[in-house]
Amino acid sequence: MDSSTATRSIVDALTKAIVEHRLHPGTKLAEQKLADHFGVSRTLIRQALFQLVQKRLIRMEPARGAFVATPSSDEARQVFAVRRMIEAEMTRSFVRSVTPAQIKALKDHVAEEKAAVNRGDVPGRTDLLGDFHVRMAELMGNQVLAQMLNELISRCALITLMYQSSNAAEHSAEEHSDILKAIIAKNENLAVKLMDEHLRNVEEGLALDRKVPSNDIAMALA
Amino acid sequence: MDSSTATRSIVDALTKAIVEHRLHPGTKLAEQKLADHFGVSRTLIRQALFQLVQKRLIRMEPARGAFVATPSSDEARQVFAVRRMIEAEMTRSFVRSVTPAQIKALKDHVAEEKAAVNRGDVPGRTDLLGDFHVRMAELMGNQVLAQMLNELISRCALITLMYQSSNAAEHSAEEHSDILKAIIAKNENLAVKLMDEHLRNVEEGLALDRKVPSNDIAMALA
DNA sequence: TCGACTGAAAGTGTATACAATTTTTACATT
DNA sequence: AATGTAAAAATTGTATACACTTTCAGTCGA
Repeated sequence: MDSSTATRSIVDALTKAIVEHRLHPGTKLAEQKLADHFGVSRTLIRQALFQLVQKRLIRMEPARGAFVATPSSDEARQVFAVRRMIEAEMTRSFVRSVTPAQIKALKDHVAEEKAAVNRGDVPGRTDLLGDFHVRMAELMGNQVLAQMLNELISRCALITLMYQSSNAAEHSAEEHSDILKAIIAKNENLAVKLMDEHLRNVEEGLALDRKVPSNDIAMALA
Repeated sequence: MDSSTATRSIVDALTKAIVEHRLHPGTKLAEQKLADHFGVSRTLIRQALFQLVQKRLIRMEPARGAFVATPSSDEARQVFAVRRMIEAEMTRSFVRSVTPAQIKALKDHVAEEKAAVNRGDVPGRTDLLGDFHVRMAELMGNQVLAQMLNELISRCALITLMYQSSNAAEHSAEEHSDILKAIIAKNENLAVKLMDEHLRNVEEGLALDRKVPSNDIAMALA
């Protein structure tokens, strides 16, 4: 059977479970249990786990097993700092070469976001809010950028779960809308500024100083 | 034995071999041969290969095995576009909070680069030239950024091997020196501009339009 | 009652076995 | 000589086996 496909689908399923908060930070991922669940041998599970380590979604401790990652507040700040660097310049570049078709695609996306917000679809909303940023990268035709952003945003999903305080994400759809307006107006500096502020707002909505309320005792005491 | 350590050292060794051009794009990486070479079973080799796929340094074809990656010119352009986005803003951020100790560290690094250039140490030079960028990220204390840049620069090593035409990398040490001067002068905009131009120069030193001279026939005809 | 020890159970780390696929080799046909 | 074909060899994909480590339960002794 296909080399990547089997392992890949396990990676995808676990990634989805972690990003969608069905697996919480610190949760032990026992290999045999996963193997039983997916109906494969530990070999494939192990290959998948190693890939998730590289995506920073889990950590593996020698002879102790795999655990859903518990990003530190330092790491969280660094991830957001990188996102600001990348996305500010991405926005600038986007405005410079934006086409009507791209604008339409983003408009549609923002409309979907608002629909999800209005119907109170929290998981759908979270997913769409992250996708807005990836979509921009994809629309620029830069797969490398899109892939990289996607990875960073996956990590943000974990970070959000660990440190969310006020639900500041409520305003995100609105902020996306504002960014889009600036893009349509081809107001490069405003769009960049709004994107930067948007990411700062998301970060500030987190309680990165607070001690984490974790179900992982080892980490809580570390 | 440690979970990651065995596999990790294989990943590192293979990464080094690819980045240092001892393994050329398109080269087949037969699992048993690697296993024999490293004195381990195919299990560990396989785990390592899957990680290298994620780092985009190799590709795996179903039932056909692993090959050193042969990045397309499109991918090359995308990698450089991302590097410009990240590193421009990194430079800006760096200038804003730079300390004397950081300046000294970069000065030392540039001195090493020049020494390598003068003594005609091509592999050492290549390594140091890439490290300059990673070092900046590390000096900022942002491990996430450093890790990401390191990955991008590894990919650039492959790209360089495939598409190098004029050896424009000759000027890189000089350009690093100029960037550093702007940083020391706390001339934020100049430093950012020089970094952007530096990356454009490196990219323009490549023949991204030229057909690739590959030993991988399948790819040459694709 | 508490803590330290001990052995069993569970879990990880690596190697090996085996089925399935691809590649190579040898040979027949034109 | 070139092309097509079939058997053999090599290689990949997955499962299983087994050694070693950690975890946990129960027991003993203070």
